Amino acid sequence: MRLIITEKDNAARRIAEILSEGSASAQRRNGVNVYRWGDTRVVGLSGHVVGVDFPAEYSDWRDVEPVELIDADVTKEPTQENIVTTLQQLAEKADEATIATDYDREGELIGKEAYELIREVTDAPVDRVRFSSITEREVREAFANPDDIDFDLAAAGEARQIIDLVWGAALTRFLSLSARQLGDDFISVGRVQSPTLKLIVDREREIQAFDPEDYWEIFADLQKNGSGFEAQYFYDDDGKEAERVWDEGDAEAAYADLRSVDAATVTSVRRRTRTDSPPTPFNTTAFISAAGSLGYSAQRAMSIAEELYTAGYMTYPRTDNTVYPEDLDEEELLDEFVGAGSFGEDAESLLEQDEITATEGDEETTDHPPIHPTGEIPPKVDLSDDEWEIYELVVRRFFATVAEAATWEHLRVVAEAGGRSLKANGKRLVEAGYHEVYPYSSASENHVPDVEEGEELSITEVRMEDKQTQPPRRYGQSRLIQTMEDRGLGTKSTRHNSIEKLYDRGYIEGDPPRPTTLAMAVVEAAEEFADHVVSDEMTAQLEADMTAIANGEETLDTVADESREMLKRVFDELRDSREEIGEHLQESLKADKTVGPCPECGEDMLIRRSRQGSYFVGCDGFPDCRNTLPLPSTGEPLVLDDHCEDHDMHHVKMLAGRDTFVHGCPRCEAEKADASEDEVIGPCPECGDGVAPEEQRGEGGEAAEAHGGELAIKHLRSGSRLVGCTRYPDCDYSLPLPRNGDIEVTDEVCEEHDLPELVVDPDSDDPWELGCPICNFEEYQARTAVEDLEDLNGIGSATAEKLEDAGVDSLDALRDVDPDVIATEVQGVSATQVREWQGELEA
DNA sequence: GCAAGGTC
Repeated sequence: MRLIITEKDNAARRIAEILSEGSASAQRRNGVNVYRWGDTRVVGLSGHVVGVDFPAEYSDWRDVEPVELIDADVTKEPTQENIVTTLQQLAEKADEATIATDYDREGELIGKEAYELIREVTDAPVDRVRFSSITEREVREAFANPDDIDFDLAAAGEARQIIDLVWGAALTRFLSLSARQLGDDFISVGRVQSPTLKLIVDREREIQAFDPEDYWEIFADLQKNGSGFEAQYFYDDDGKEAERVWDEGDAEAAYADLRSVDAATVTSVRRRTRTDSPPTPFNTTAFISAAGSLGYSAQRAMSIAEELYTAGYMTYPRTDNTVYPEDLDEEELLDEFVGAGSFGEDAESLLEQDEITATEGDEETTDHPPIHPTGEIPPKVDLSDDEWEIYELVVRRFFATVAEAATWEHLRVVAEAGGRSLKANGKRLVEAGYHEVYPYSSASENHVPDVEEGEELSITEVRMEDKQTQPPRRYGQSRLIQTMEDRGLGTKSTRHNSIEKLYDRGYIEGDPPRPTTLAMAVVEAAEEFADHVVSDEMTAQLEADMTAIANGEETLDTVADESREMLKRVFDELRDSREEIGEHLQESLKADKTVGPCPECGEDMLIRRSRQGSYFVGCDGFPDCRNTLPLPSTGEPLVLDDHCEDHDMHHVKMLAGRDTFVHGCPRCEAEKADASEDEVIGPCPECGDGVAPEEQRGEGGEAAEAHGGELAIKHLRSGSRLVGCTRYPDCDYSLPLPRNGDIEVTDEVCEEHDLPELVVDPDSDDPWELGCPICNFEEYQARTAVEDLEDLNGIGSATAEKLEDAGVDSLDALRDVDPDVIATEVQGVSATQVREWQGELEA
C-alpha cells in the first residue's frame, strides 16, 4: 500500500481527486478523512500534529524558577491524537510513504514530524514531493519526480520552535511571577508579540510627546466662465514649495494681499498624463488590508476567507505569493464568470482585451498561489452579506489584476494675484482601465478647467484657515500587519492572531488599538532587561540562523545553545530587579483598573471580580472600607479616559461583542437608580391577583399562587432597567428593558397580558413603540435565536433562516439535531458542516 | 496557565 500525507484535509482530498482521476472515495477513520483508490491512501494532517513542550516536572509555575526552563529538555508530544493514531495505523500497512505537505519551511518541518511518526512503526521508504499549487499539472509533475525530505530545512524550523518556547516561557513566567499574576491574567512575552506591542507603544509615546504647532493655510476660489475651482496659496521656502504658513503675521499679510484684488493671472499650465497600474494579486497581507478598508477586522476577514476557501469558492487564503502560477489560465477563469450575475458583464469586457496579462507583485514564493477565485461561483443567497462582500472583493481583485492600466490627466495651474502665488492641481480620469472592475481604490477626480497662460481668472472668495499639526496616527490593524510583514514579524498565518493575542492579554484595546498602562510597563521592563525579545532583531537574527541551518552551515544544537546562553545573560540582569519590576507591573495593572476615588475613604476604587465571576467596582481599602458600586452583568469592563466631573470617576465601557456599550460613571448610574421610584404598570403574571394556575402555567411548572404581586419599571444600581415584580426577591419574574431612552407608559393595554404598551423616547424623531413588555420579550427571544445561529462560524444569514424553517430555531435545537436528517432537509447544508457546528457548540 | 507556528 502506498500512503500519501498532506498538510491539511482539503489538500488530501484534491490530490486524491487528481491522482485517482476522480475515482477516490472518502472514509472516516478515528474521525479523520482517508481518501482511497486502488492501493493508495491519502490522509491530511492538521498542520502540526505534535507540539514542543517541557517535561511534566516543569509544569508548576510556582515550583520552578523560570531560569531553570532555559536548560530544561524540550520534548515533542502528539497534540492531535486522532490524526497521529490514524497516520500510524495506515503507516503500519504501507510499503512506501510520500510526504506532500506545503512547499515552505514549516511544511518541511510538518513533513519531518510525520516522517518520525511513521518511523516509529515501520521502516518503509519515505519520500517527499513539492508543488506550490494543487493543479493537475503541478501535482502530476511533482509525483513523477519525488525527492527526499530536507532535514536541514526542517531543523531550521525546529530551532525556531525551541528558541520561541524557551524565551517565551521563561520570560512570561518571570514577569507573571514577579507581578503575582498567575491565573488567567498572566503577563506574556514573545519574539513576535512583544516587538508588535512595542510598535504600538512607541507610536503612543510619540503621540503623548507630540507638541502641536499652529499654522495657517489660505485658499482662493477662482472662476472661469462660471466654472469655479479651488486654489491654494503657496510660497517659496528655500527652493521648496510650501503651503503651510507658520507665522500668523505672514499669513495675515498674504491673506490681505489676496483679498485686495479680484482677479488672478495664470502664469503656468502644465499637463501630464500618468499611468495608474492595476493592483498586484492578493497575498494575505494585501487581502487583509483591502478588507480592512471595507471595515473588516483582520481576524474577521481571515475567518470569512477560510470559510470561502473551505467551501471551494476561493484559493487558500494564507499565502505570501503575489505572482500567479503558470498553470493559472486567466482567460479560462474569466470565462467562468461570463453570465454570472453582476460579474458577467465585467468578465466579458475583460475578455475583449487584445491580450490578457496579469500583474505580478514583488513576492514570488512556493507556498501557495496568490488568493484568487476558483471559478466555482456561489449563489448569492448561500452567503451572508459579509461573505458575499469579501467574495466579491476577491473576484474583483482578480479582475483588476488582468485589466488594463488606467490613465489620468493631471493639470497643474499656477496663478499670481496681489503679488502672491496660487496653485491648483486637477486630476481627470481619461481611461478608467481597471477602475471599471475594481471600485475599491479611489478614482475620484478633481476638476480644474482648461486655462491658458496669461488668462485672467476672477477671485470669488478668499479663505484663511487656522490649523494645527497633528500627532502621528495610531496603527490600524491592517497597517500594523503590513508593518509586521515589513519587519519580518510573524507569518502570513499568524500575524492577525498575534494582534488578537494582544487584545486577549489586556495589552491593547479599541480600534485602532491603544496600549494599556500594563502594556507600557511590560515594554519598558523588556526594553530595560531583555531588549532582544522586544526588538525585531531577535527575528532577524533567528532568520539568519535558520538560513544557515538550512544551508548546512550551522547546526540546530549550536544555534539553540547560543540562544540559551544569551537568555541566561538576560536572567543574570533580571535577577536583582525582580521586585522592582513586579511592583511597577502591579502599579500599572492597578492603573488600568482604577475608576476613581472612593467617596467614603478616599482610596482608589477598582474594577474587581466577585467569586461568582461578576464584575463590580470595589474600594482598594477593603476590608476596612467595604464601599462598592455595581456594574452591568454583560461584558467585560474597560476603564475609559472619559471622566465624570461630579464624581471624579472614569467612565466604564462594557465590552461584549456586538452588545458593547458605554455604562458611564458607575456612581452616576447608582445614584440615578437610588433617586428613581418604581413605576407600577400591572399585575405580575406569576403571583399577581387573578393568576389562574392551571391555564397560565405549562405542565411541570410550580403551582402559582396569587400574592398580589405587581409588575413595575425598575432602575437598578447597575444601570440596567427592567420590568420586575414588586415582591422581589420572593418572586423573581422579570422582563428586560432597553438600557437607554425615556420610557413612556401609554394608555393602550395589551389584552392578552393586561399590561400597558410602552414607548421608548416618545419625543424623539424616531420613537420606538416597544409595546407590551411580555409580547416584546417573546419576539426578542425568537429573534436572538436566529442571531445566535448566525454567530456560529459558517452559518450565513440565509442558511440560518433556512435552518429555522426546518425547525432548527436555536443553538440547543442545533446541538440535538441529526446531521444527516438536516443535510437532506436543508439545501446547501452538509452533514459534515452540521457536525462541525455541533463540535463548535460543544467547545 | 508560558511562544509561535501550523490547522478548523
